[in-house]
Amino acid sequence: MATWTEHALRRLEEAGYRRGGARTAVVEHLGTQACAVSAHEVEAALRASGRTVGRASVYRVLEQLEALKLLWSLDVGDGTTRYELAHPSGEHHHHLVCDTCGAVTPFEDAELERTIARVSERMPFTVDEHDIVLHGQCSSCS
Amino acid sequence: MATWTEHALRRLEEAGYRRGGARTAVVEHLGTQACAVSAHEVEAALRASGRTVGRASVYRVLEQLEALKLLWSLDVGDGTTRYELAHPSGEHHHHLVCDTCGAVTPFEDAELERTIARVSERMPFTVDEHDIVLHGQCSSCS
DNA sequence: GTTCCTGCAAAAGATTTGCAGTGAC
DNA sequence: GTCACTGCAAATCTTTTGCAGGAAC
Repeated sequence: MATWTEHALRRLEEAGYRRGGARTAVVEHLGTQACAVSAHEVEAALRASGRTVGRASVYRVLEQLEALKLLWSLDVGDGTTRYELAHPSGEHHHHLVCDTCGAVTPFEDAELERTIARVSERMPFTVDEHDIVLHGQCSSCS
Repeated sequence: MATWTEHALRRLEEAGYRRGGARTAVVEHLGTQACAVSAHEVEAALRASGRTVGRASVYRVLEQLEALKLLWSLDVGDGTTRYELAHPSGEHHHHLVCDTCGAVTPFEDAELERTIARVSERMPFTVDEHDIVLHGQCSSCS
């Protein structure tokens, strides 16, 4: 199985990037994430694991990965941008955000994907991506 | 016809707020908007119209209106929070964002609303609101 | 007169940029 | 050796907070 990390490192190389240590550390960390993470979370996790990477480098790597469509960015309304792995299979999920405790939970729904695809075709737009965020109260908070 | 402005001013009064000049100016301006606006845009528009309101007051009023569910906030990925009128009828729309020129275009789709309503019921969550943002290229940019 | 409302200035947070040194090729 | 990559510090931008004076009731 080709992991996201391997895929991303290959795409970076193809795009002409050199193989920098900070970038590799960020990509390897991202590959272990199941849901969207913020730049701050990436920085903190790397520092905690003993592989400190400068904040600016984290932001630069995230920006490069997004430009290569290896990550999608999304905003859940907490003032920070989160980044989510873009799997080459096209597989993706959306998010539930608890407005009381801030928990972000991923969900998938095939019916929703089909509807979004139909709606996208009706638009006078070339639609590349869609962000869907449901806000409410999670079961613990309601 | 009860305008959003009248509705909002009444709700603010019911909630115990006094009738401050800055707040009224912000509410009256918001009532003329057809799509989501940022705090900076509200501040600039008021200043341009000769009724300057302090930046902090704009943010405070937007926060109060959101708490009373007279506004919804949304984020289109440009680093600022935008606020959209919450009409008492429940009528609302979603957004197309051109990632090249930044244009934000509203759209409505009844099929999408029905699907979202069904999906929301399946969630282990009390869903109050949903944000849907389609990203892509507008007809001028593609 | 009391309590809320406002504007200003300062603070706080997230993200970006400038720059000099280090490392990849 | 050249040019990209990195980390640090400073700058920028959005949003929030502290505070003192003014306004609503």
